Amino acid sequence: MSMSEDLEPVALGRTEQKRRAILEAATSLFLRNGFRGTSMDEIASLAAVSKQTVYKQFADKESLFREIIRGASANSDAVVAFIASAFGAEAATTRDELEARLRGVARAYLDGVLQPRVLSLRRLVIAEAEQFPDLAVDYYRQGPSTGIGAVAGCLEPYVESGLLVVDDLHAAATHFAYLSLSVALDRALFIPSQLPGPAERERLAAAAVRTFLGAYGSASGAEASAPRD
Amino acid sequence: MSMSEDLEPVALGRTEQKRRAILEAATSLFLRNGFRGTSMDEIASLAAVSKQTVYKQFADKESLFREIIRGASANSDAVVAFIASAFGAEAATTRDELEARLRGVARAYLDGVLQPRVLSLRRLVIAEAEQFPDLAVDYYRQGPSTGIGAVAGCLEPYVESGLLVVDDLHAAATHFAYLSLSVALDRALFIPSQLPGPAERERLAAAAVRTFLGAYGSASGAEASAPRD
Amino acid sequence: MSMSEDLEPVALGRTEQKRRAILEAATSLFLRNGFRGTSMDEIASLAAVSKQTVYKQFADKESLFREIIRGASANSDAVVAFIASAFGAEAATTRDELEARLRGVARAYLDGVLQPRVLSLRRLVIAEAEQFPDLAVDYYRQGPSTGIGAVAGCLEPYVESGLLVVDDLHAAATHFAYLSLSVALDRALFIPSQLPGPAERERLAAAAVRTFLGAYGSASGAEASAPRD
Amino acid sequence: MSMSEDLEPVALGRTEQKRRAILEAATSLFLRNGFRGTSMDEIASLAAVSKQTVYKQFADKESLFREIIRGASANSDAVVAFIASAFGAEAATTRDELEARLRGVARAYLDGVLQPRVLSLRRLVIAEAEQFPDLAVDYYRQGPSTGIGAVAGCLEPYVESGLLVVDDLHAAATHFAYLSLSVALDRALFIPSQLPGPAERERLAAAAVRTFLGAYGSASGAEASAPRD
DNA sequence: CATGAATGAGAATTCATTCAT
DNA sequence: TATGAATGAATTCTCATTCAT
Repeated sequence: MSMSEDLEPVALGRTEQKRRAILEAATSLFLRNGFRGTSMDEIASLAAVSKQTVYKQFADKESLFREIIRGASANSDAVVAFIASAFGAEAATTRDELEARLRGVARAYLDGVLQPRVLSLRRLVIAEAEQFPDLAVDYYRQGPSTGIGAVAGCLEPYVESGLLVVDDLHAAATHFAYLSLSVALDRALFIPSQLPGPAERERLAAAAVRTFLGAYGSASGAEASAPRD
Repeated sequence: MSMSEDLEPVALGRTEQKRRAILEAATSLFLRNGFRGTSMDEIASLAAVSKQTVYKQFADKESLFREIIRGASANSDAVVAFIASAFGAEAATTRDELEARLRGVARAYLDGVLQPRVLSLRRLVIAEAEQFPDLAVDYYRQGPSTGIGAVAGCLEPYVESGLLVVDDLHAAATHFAYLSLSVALDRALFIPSQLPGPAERERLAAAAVRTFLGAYGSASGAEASAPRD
Repeated sequence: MSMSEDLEPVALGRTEQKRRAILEAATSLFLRNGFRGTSMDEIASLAAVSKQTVYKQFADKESLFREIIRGASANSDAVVAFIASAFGAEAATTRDELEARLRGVARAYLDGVLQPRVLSLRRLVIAEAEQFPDLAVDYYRQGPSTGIGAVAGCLEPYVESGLLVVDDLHAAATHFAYLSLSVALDRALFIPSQLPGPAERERLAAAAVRTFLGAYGSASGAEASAPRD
Repeated sequence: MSMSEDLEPVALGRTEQKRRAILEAATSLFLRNGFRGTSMDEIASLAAVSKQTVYKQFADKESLFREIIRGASANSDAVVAFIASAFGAEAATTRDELEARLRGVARAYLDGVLQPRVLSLRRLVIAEAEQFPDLAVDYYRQGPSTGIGAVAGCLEPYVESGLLVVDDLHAAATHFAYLSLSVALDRALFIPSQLPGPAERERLAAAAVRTFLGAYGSASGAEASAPRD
C-alpha cells in the first residue's frame, strides 16, 4: 500500500519530476544571472540532476531558455486575471465608488508587476530583447499588452454609464495603466533593492487615479479634482 | 625634460586617442552584445589596439564597463537640456499655446528616449541592474529622475500663472513624463525593431498632453478637453 | 524443458530480432559515419532498442564494430560467386566468344565492386586499417584476394585449351582483375558521387579485356587486337 | 653575433615557426589517427604550443585539416615529377630499351606511392571522402589523375616512333599505371604493415611492363611476350 | 530485462588575464 | 610600449559505459 502510493506518482512522473526540477533550477538561475551568466553545469547541479539528463530533456541551452521564458510569459495571464478580479463584480454607481474601485485596480496592478520574480523576468526579457526578439515580442504581447486590454475591459462599463468620458478606450486604458505603473516600474527595473512599500504604493495608486479621473471623469465630478488635499 | 615636453603632447595625444578608440569600441560592443557577450579580444581588435594596451588603460573588464556606463549616463544631461530647450524661452500665455508647448516637450522627450543607442543603454543597464546595482542607481538618477526634474522646471511657471492647477509639482511632472513616454518606451524596450515613426510619436505626444491638461489644466480651459477630434 | 522448448523460439526469436536490428542500424551508421563518427546512442535509437539491450548483445562498441565488419567481409564471397556465375557454365571455344565472356566477367566484377555499400565498406575498412589491422587483413583476404582467385578459376580452362597463353595464372588473374577495376574503383573511392554509369562501365570492361587479350591471348588471335574500333 | 644569427630568422618568423610546428604536429596526428581521432589538445601539445596559438592561426579544426590535406595533395606533384624524371631524357630506340625504361617508370611510380606517408594520406582522404568531398576530389585530381597524365607524356614519343601501338593514349597510360600500381597499392591500403620489399616491387614492375608491352608493344616484338622466363 | 538516469571523462572553443619580447 | 604567446580555467556539448528501477 505504501509502495503503491509511493510508486504510482513517482513511476508516472519520475522523468517529469526531473524535468520540472531542471526547469525550476534553470528559471531561478536565468532570472538571477541572465542567459550568459548561467551555465548548464550550475543548472544541473542546482537541479540535483546529471548534465546528461538536462540534455536529454532539452536540446540545448537556448531551447531550455526559450521554454522557460515562454512558460513564464504565459503566466502573466494570471496577473491579468488577478487585476480584473480586483475590479469587483458589481458596478460602481457614484464617482467616489468608481475612484475607490480604480484605486484597487491600480494597486493590484502595481502589486502584480512589482513582484520580484516578475521584475526579474521583465529585466531578463529586456536584456535579451536583441538576442531573442521573438521571446520579447511574445512577452510584450502576453504581458503589457494583455494588461492594458484587461484595464480597457474594466473601464468600458463606466464609459457607457457616463461616469467616464472617453472616446478612445484603448488610449484611455493605456494612460490609466502607465499612470499607475510607470514611476514605480521604471524605478524598480533600475533599483531592485528599493521596492516601494504598501504606503507608497497606495499613494501612487491614488495619485494615478486622481489624475486619470481628472482627465477622463465626467464633468459632474470635475470639481472633485480641484479641492484635493 | 625638454624631451618629455616634446613628447608629452604627442605621447599623451596618442595615448588619449587609443583610450578613446577603446572606449568607443567597447561602448558599441557592450551596447550590442551586453557585458558577458563582449570579449576583451573583440574590443581590442575593434579598437585596432593590442590587448595589452587595453589593460594598460583599464584595470579589467569591469572597470572598463563601469567607466563606459558612467560616461554614457552622464550624457543624459544633454538629453535633459535638449528637452528644456524644446520648451522655449518665453512663456506661453494661453492654454492653446501651452498645449502646443507641452506637445513639443513631449515629442522632444520621446525623440530623446527613443534613440536606438539610448534604448540600448537603458536595456544594458537594466540587464545588469543586479550585477552592477550602483551603475543602475546612477543611471536612474541621471536619466529618468533628472528628466522629471527638468519637466517640473518647465511646468512651474504655469502653475504660478494659473494655467496649470497643481499642488504637487513633482507628481505632476512625473505624470506628464510617463504619460508622454511610457507606452512607447515600454514597447521599444521589448521590440527594438518597431520604433514608432514620427506620425505615431506626434499622436502619442498629443494624447499625453491632452490627458495631462485634462487633469491639470485650469478649469477655464476644461471645455477644450471635451470637443477634441 | 518443455517450457524452454516453447519459450526458446519466442525468446530467442525476439532477442535475435533485436540483435539483427542492432546490427543493421550499426552497419548503416558505421558505413556512413565511420567508427568514431557513430555513437552507441545513435545505434540504439536507430535500432529502436535501449542502450542496455545493445550492451547485452555486444560487449562494447569495438566488438560490435568487429562483428559487423567481419560479417560484411564474409558477404564478399557472394560477390565472388556472382562473378563466377557471370562467366557461364559451358566453355567458349573461339576467341570472340572468350572476349565476350571476359567482358561479362569484367562488367560483373565492376558492378559488384561499385555498389555504394561495398564502396562504403571498403572506405571504412581502409580508414580503420591502422586501428583494426586484423579486420583489414581479413577483409583483404575475403575480398580482393578471393576475387582474384575466382578470376583465376575462370581463366584456367582457357589456358589449358590454348586460347590464353599464360605461365603465371595468378599474375594473369591479377592483371585481369585490376585492368577491369582499378580506374573505376580508385575514382569511386575518392569521388563517391560520380560513379560511372552503365555505358562507361561497358567501355571500361571492353578496354580492359582488349588489353588483357592483347597480352595474354593466343597468337592466332593477335591480329584481332590491331584493327579494333 | 650569435644573437643576431639566432634572432634574425626567429624574429622574422617566430609566428611562422609556430604555425609550421602546428601544421607538422597536426599532419602527423591526422595521418595516424584520422580527423576525429585527433584532438586539438593533442595537436597543441605535440606542437609544444598553447591551444590559443592553434586557434589564432586556424579558425577551427576543420580549417586546419583542410589546409593540411590541401598542402599534402599539392605535394603529390613532386611525385609526378619524380616519375617523369625516372623515365630519362633521351629516347629509347629498341623494344628492350623501352622495356627497361618502362620498368624504371613502373618502379618509381610504385616507390612513390608506397611511401608510408603517402599511403597514410591516401587512406585518410579516402576515409573522409564522404565528409570532405571537395578535398577528396582535389586529391584525386592532383594525385592519380596527374600521375596518369605524366605517364601519358612518357609514352607519347614511342607511339609516334612506332614502338608502341596505341589509339587511345590516355586509356593506355591508365592501363600502364594500374598494371604497375594496383596490386601493391590495394594491398598496401589494407595491410600497411606488409609493404612489398624491393625484390617484389621489381617483380611487380616487370610483370606489369611485360603485360603492357604484350598488349601495346609493336608486333615486331610480340614474340618477346611468348617465351618469357 | 529494459528504460531512464547517472557518471566521469573528454572534446571544441572561448575568455580574462599575464608574460616575454 | 605594444605585440603575440601563454595560461588555466570555464563552457557547451557528446560519449562510452554502468546503475537502479
